[in-house]
Amino acid sequence: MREGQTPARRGRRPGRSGTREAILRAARRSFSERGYDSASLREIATQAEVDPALVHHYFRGKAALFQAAMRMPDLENALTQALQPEAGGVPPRQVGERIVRMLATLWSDRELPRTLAGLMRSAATNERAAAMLREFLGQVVLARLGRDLPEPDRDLRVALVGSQVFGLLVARTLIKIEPIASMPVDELVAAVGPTLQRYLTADLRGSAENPSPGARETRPPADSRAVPSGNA
Amino acid sequence: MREGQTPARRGRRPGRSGTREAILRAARRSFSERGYDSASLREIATQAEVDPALVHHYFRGKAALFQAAMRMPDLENALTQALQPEAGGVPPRQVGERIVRMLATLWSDRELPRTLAGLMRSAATNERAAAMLREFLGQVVLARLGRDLPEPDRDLRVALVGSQVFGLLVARTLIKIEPIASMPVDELVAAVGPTLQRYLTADLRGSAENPSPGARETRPPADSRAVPSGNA
DNA sequence: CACACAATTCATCACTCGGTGAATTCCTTC
DNA sequence: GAAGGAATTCACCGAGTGATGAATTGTGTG
Repeated sequence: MREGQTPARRGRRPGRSGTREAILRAARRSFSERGYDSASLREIATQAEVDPALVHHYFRGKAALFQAAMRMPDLENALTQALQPEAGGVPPRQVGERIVRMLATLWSDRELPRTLAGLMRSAATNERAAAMLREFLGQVVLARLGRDLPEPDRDLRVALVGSQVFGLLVARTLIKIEPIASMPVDELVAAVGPTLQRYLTADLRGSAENPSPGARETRPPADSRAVPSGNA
Repeated sequence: MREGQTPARRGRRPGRSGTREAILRAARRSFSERGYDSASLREIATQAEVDPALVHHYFRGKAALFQAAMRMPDLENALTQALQPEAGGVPPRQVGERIVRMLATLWSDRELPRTLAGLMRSAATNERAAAMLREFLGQVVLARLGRDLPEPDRDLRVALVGSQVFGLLVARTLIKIEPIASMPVDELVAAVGPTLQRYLTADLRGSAENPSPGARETRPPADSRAVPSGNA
């Protein structure tokens, strides 16, 4: 708290100051709360108790700071470890449950959800952030999750898992929709695990709720009247 | 195209000009592409081929313009109609499929997805927009969808459906994750419909992938080692 | 025709933003 | 202990933001 009384003498201050890390922390927080475009370097500098010009001194600008703040080797490592298939190598039966449990536990951590939320909030507005998020999902998740999946629909399976996980994350940590937000992990696992399991291993082209194969070529005929199919 | 040659004489121009509607259209587009905070009144005015001050003349300011542009009685009506249960009143067997199909068809419309995308993009950054989205989801969707559901876990069911639908919408229209983004509606329905169906009607507390009841109290024992359960 | 009012444009205001360059102070190394 | 470089602060710049108020020109009503 250098504000107020002492008028902040210029020049280097004695001792190690950890300014760079302070900036990174403040940046992660600000980006995660406001998204890339709305976060401001000045406010980040203020929260880090640092002069705004220092942000430009340590990082080259806003874009570089964002990239530096949103690198998440920890999350990658955790994901890698948790998504590692059992020693056998064949996709086990409880992948779905394991994913939900792992994620729910992971994002009760301190820093990881921030970086993830920063990516997500920023991706809503900023195209480069969206590209970063896409790449993260593709490279890290798809690569590690999808390699043992059956070839047809492999990308689709991973994308579906991604969509459900994304929605869950938003509901639980960003928007805080209430039954989901404060729900014990075990119940979440029981509720959502089977969904992911089905996305990963079941037949995704079969008819909807008859798990029995055979009645598959039959299109549901007259139900399309609930859907306005014409438009302007 | 009033820019360029004629230096845009001041004062009222003859005839009906439809300025208000032009501003609304431009606003919807801008908000849906950039989100509330990043959209600028000046750019909206430019796209509407109109003086920036006119935006303040017709609407009182940015917030009011946003609200005016994001009101979507059409979407509400479509949702209401499509979520209306069959004449009987009992939850039908194919609600899940119907929801996905309706949404996929709805957002191939022209204006509705814009307003919805505008709400979502803005909700990522702006708290008031988030409140609007929450309220819309709660009032319109939850109220109409949840009233025939079994009482225990009713909110949970609706919230789960919301999370999956939200993730799907983001993946398909905002972030454009690829297998999902350009997928025919029928395949989407087949892939995601059963998920929603299960969220709405199945037993959400049962064990994961054994749909057979009975082996439910059995905790999967040694699998929790894949999950770091302790944290700081 | 005259008058109130709506529609439009212009010239600003007060702010905030990201970014730059020089000046000052301290640490490190010779 | 002098020199070089790293860390910090200050004073700016140009651009863009939402917003305001006055001036100008048309429409509609009596």
